[in-house]
Amino acid sequence: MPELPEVETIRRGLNDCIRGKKIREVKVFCEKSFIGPKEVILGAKVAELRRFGKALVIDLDNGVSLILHLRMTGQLIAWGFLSERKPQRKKPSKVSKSRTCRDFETENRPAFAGGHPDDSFLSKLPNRHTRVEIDFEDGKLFFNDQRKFGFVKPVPTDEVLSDKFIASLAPEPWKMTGRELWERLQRHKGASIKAVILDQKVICGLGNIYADEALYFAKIHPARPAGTVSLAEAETLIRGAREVMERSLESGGSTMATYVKADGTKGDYLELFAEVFRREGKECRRCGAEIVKIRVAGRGTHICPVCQPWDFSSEEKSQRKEPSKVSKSGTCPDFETDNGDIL
DNA sequence: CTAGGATCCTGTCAGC
DNA sequence: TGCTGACAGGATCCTA
Repeated sequence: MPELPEVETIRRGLNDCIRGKKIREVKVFCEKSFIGPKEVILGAKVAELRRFGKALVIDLDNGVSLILHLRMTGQLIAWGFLSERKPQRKKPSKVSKSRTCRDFETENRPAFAGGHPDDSFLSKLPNRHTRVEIDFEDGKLFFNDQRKFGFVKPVPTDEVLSDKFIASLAPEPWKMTGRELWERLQRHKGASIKAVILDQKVICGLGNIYADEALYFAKIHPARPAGTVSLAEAETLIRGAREVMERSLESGGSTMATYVKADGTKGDYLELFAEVFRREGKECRRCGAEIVKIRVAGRGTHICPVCQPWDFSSEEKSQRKEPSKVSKSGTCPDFETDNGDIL
């Protein structure tokens, strides 16, 4: 779930908590989740936080970096950090020994939770999904991951760019023109457009949510062979990808702030921007037709069947079978990502 | 080379 | 209530 906007939100949020902080202890609860020796990060301070697509990189001041990937169910929760900027208003409550992210927030100590939204944002930690805990001088960082697909991996900082995954990433939508995307699509003419834009080596940053949203924006049926997408459609698709991700970024992606509403009730960050994702059975906000869920590229896929007709102009069409139903901006924010992409 | 499916792992939910 | 199978927002590996 954590896609590019979520990881970028996490990068910014963690920056306020752990930058400049010294690592005291590392607890690995699941061997699979921490790839490499944990000793190499002990005593080091956090120098910089970078993001490459959906991967987060924490650079330390001892020549080591942590490459982090949240995959499907990863989350990062930081709390307990003392801030130089904002002095504490209240004294920490000493009643409960293990406190939650919210407790720290109300004490005005920087706390941050982002990634797969679930009740870990509100619960005591470590919990049964905590895979790695990094203790700093004055706070803790928890890496939670229900399905254990994500990982934390220490590597020499000068080898980050040559890491197999990071080196293979295509440019992000802000760095790619519609024509460039269209040219890349030609190398995967036969595959469904959705499968192709999910491929991080073709375009970087889109996951299942934003792929559906961007295709809806561009009014392209996700199962259409990539080779049938016109240059004009590819240009709209790129614009759509930028817009849906920027909109999510503005709302903070899947963070505690979007999961927990002001009144303390739980929310769903998708409702802040999703037009089709998990809206099956509901009305299309453009035309009023019913959003349906289908299966494309082995993934649950949401479309408006009227806005995104299967009917497209191509001779290849006849060779393809329409997939069956499963069930019923452009303006650039003023910041730069670490690989030089202007968002 | 491409395209599609299985796979890693755990939890939840629908259906019986 | 308990069981079973399908599915979940990612990416890689294997096969044809």
